[in-house]
Amino acid sequence: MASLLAFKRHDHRHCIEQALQEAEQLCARREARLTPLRRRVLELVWQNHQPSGAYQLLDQLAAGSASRVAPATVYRALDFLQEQGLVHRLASLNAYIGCPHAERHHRGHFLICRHCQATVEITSSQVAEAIDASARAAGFEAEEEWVEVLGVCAGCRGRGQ
Amino acid sequence: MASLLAFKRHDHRHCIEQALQEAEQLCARREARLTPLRRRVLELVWQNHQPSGAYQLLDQLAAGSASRVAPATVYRALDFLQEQGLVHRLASLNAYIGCPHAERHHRGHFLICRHCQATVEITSSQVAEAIDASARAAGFEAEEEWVEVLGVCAGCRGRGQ
DNA sequence: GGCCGAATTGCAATAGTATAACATCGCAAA
DNA sequence: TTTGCGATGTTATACTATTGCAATTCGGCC
Repeated sequence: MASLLAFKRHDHRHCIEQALQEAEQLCARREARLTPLRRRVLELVWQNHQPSGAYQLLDQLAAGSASRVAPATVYRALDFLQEQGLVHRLASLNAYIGCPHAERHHRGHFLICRHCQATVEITSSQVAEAIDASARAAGFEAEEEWVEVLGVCAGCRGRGQ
Repeated sequence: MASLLAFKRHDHRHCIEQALQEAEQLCARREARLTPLRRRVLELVWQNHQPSGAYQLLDQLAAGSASRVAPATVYRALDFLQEQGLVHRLASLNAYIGCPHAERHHRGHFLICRHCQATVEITSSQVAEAIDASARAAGFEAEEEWVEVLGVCAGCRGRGQ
């Protein structure tokens, strides 16, 4: 499972590069405008596999340039990125993380390590189907869903965490 | 499924009464103190099957008595109720809802209607198992999980929503 | 009953997260 | 050039939650 990279040592430059490249292609295809600001926010979100808070991104943006940016600016960029499926919001953490498969819109399911905060997005059809089945049984029409699992990743457990 | 009551017409007084009664028994067994304030907050949470925000509860508390209560007071009461499993927090809404089966600690999975806001807690072993299986496959040790599904309930769909 | 320690609540301040409303800028089509 | 529109700047504010310390209440114990 390539998506478990986040829990392992790896060359992260490759992750960033690939994410940005895919984002550009995807936005080009959709005629959506990946402006410098939005691109920069996406890059910051991808700086690692830990979810980033909006104000954390804000500080990092400010650190990079002379002029301070307002919260609304970052939130708007995040809104855009979420609409394009390039970023997911983790409700349990009030934080944002890059999506490794933005090309098709989908529901995000996450494993979040409470030690290293590394977060991976899982795509389990079983989870999705089990949820759909439960919803259907209740006569409920599911539209969006959040699945966030907090625990300890293999790496941290190995280190006795 | 009795738990789907929230999506149907029903005598809600019974829900409240039962929830409070169970809470008292459960706290008595555990020697946990269900103080008047905590009991009142629980009652407010159970006023309907819609999740309540902390500040909404705060206003309602204030409306009931002469003196205004501070946010921390409500949050502490909610913390206690969550520890006892009597209330769940819905991360996607920043809101709180009464738990209909507090006796055993468990992970909450929710269906939230985006029209009437009615929310039911589902207990699907399939969902839980699918999530556990995904986590195990990733070498991940799951501890807590949030599953929140936003959609339209049968009642609202029937009404053409 | 009176005292003690712990749990609970009161109270004030502040941190953290997110949005609203309106002005301005820059690009591209008419 | 003008106009329209999307993006960004700017300011203010709303909403959610926590911290720290003082005052009070509770329950157990002498």
